[in-house]
Amino acid sequence: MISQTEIIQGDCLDVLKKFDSEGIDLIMTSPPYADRRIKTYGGIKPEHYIEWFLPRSEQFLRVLKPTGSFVLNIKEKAENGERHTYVLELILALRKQGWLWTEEYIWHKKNCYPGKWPNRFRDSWERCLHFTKARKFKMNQNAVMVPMGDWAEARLKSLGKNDVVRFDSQVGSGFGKNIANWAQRSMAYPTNVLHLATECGNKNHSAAFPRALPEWFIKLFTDVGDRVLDPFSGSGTTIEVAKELQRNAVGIEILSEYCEKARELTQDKQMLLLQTHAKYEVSDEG
Amino acid sequence: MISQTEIIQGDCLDVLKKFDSEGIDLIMTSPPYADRRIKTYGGIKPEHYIEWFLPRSEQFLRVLKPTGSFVLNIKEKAENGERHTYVLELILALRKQGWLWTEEYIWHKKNCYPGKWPNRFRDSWERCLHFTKARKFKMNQNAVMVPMGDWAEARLKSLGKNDVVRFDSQVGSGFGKNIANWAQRSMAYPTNVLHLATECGNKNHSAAFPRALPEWFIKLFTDVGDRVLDPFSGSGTTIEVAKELQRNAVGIEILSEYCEKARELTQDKQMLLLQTHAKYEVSDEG
DNA sequence: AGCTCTTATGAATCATTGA
DNA sequence: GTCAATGATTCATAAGAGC
Repeated sequence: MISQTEIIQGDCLDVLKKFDSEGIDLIMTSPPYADRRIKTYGGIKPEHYIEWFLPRSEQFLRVLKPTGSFVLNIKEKAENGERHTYVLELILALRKQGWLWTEEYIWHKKNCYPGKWPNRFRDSWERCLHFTKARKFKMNQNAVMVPMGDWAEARLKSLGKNDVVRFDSQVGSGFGKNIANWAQRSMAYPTNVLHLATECGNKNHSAAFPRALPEWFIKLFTDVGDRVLDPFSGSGTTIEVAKELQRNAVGIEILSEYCEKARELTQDKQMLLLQTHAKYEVSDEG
Repeated sequence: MISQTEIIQGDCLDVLKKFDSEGIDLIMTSPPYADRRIKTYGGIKPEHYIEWFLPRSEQFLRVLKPTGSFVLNIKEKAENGERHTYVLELILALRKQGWLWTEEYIWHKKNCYPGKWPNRFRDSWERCLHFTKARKFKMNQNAVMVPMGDWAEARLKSLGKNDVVRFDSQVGSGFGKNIANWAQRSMAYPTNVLHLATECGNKNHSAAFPRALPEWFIKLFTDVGDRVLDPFSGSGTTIEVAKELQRNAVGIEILSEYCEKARELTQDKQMLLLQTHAKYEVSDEG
């Protein structure tokens, strides 16, 4: 099966109006933060953030399946010695709009931005807010199980590199046959805190978040063949990852140069998938 | 110097009214409800939480020094598949009351409560909300520095040209650095995420939070001899730690049996302090 | 291939200066 | 006064070069 990938240029507010209702399984996005990325996105003022966001989230609500999830990666900035409250207010506003605020995951950025100030330390976490339409929704907890304890890590070392690669950076929906036996038993469910480093060494396309972040939520909240939407797709990390995981994916991005980048990325991915298809077929995928 | 410790039985709303204004350097507390101590205050319903809290925080605001800090350890419960919003609303209400919401620290509980649910993973983090009265306040950042990562050792042996000065021409961000400043430094400032395990092996009294949590904030926001208040002191962990750190401490607790426990704890600590007094005098306290 | 060492850089924040 | 631009400060990570 080959999944479909599409990058659409435009404001998601307009683009989504043409979408059918209830066709998306997961909306995973990192919207422009207030007053951040001013050069590229013009910088939405904190005091106007909610009124800017709500019409868009109204469309999200419409296009999402009843069993779907909406994951919002966001963090309020500090200014003049205080944290802004617009993210808190956004959560309250989204609930009024009809969303359920199901959970707040924490992304702990292991390599956070440096700096020193008299009144605060470096900010090393961001919110991943989980909203749903219903109390029952799709959640594949087994897909994101993690190895327990250090001994699992030690065991991995003694195995061949190919096994480790297929182990898929500790979050496997399919691991190599020979390690599957012990791995199953030594896996535990994760918590609501994710420890990931940002990818900063990538010259071609620096993503706002590491690939592991969308990967985790895509595996958790969708199946192969499901439909993923990123309404602020930027350089297309989420879409790229979704494609790799054989989900159908739609990215919407207002800036045409980002659209181009994203299209290149997912194009490469398509070819890569075709090339490695044989490998996927023989391996023992769950 | 011997620090003063006091445990007062009563509702902090009443007790604090007899306190002088602006005499406290740090209010550090984990209030009921966050703590599952619902019954102690007659079971505060989420929808009444803020109206219950605000008169008390009004007293906190009054008794706190202008340079002081108020650290609130709290986490909203999940109920009926959703996270409650009363903590978010409390933050907004406290700002209206005159507090500055300076920062939100995350306490990552390394060994969190076990369990499995269909719609969420184990909750392994709590908020430590930092409020102040003014933009400038007391913060002893050096008191909580942590060892640097391994990379530092190798790095500092030989400073590359680009380590000494990073020119603006290389990056558009206007972000320069001077690693030469770090020479002979092995410690780094922490971030706003605290990794602490809960203490579970305590037979006498199970503490709501690990001693390391109040310890960190007490060191960070007070000096030796300063005055610490815990208006919901429970079994007295914060007060006990404050005493060990030679801060003056006042705990207020509504339940007399908890008061007894707390008094025993701090009594022990007092005797221990007297015994080790000689040691403290010669040691080099910052 | 497997080390060590080098280097770039990231959704940052506050103080200061200039308009 | 208020607001915008500039300067100063900081550390963990991964890619790449060298051995």
